[in-house]
Amino acid sequence: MGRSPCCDGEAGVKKGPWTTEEDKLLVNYIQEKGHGSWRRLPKLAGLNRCGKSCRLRWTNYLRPDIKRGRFTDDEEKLIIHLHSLLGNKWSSIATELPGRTDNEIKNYWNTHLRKKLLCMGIDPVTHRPRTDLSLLAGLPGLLAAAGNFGDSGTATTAWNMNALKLQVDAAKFQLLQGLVRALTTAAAPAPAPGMDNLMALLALSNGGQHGGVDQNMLLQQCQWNDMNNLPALTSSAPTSDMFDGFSAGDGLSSTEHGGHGGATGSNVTVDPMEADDQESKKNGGGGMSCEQTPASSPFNGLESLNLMDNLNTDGGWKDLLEQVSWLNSSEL
DNA sequence: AATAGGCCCAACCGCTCTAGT
DNA sequence: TACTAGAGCGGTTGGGCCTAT
Repeated sequence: MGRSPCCDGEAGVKKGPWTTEEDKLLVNYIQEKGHGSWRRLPKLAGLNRCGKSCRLRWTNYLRPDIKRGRFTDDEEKLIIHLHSLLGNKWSSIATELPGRTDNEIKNYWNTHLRKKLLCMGIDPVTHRPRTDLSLLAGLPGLLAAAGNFGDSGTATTAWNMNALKLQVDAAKFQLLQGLVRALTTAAAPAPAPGMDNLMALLALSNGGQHGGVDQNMLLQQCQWNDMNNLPALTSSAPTSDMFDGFSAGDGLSSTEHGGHGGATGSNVTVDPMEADDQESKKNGGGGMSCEQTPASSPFNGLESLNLMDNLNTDGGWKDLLEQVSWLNSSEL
């Protein structure tokens, strides 16, 4: 046990980037004799490096079976899935991706996938929707900055402000998360919108011409949450562990939906009409009723909003924000 | 053209695990 | 059983590259 003395006491051992000459020496030696003892290898191969450094250079870079280039969609999907199961066990994950090293996967996770999940409102550690609504607090400001409040005439062009788009998207995801959470929480009162409204939210992103939520991300998010399987509000009270069944294992891919609004997932549809139909069937034909809005609710229910037309232009997101905030505060 | 800032990734560090004695 | 050496793993860093200003 204890720390390896490797490298520690070796004065004059070279560190830093490897030269092509060193690479050549290492490759030639290993191809000829195998690596054997890494500790003895540097001396035998004529390298002024520590064994650890040699091993790392070989396993992460020089090994002939290493696959170079971009990660494919399938690989990306697999990494996310495996990470949801194994956590930061990069070496275990790497064994399932031939030609990829643990270091490469780790780097890719930290620089790309982690951010991607965060943007989707998914906690990259738990692989569950982020339940903190911290981003919501910033949404009004973001929307205002994007010109979405109070001046509907400028909304469309303002929504194309690239500088704000990502932040706004992230906040909108939080908003959706809030809605889903409210819908699935027993304590939540009735004024939440029905699933058809959620599907209308999805439709908002259609074509992206309003600069709305990134459609792929939304589709993934909704598929992730298995939204279509959420209970109707009119049904019996949902359980508090409603999210427990969600995992990263199903249908997550950054590009598999093609970016053209074509959901290939089994339970998500892009067409709002189709979505409404499906929801109607699921909810016994009537969808979720907002008639049950309690007197205590400050709102009349989002069914009064024509989401598709109004959300981006008449402060709809603001209304939605208030609605969700209210639902969440009453839930707590 | 210069520069600042952000991103990416190869490499390092420090710890744990495992096998051998 | 206790100890040690060596290997492996995950976290972190630093420097090169790219992009925006």
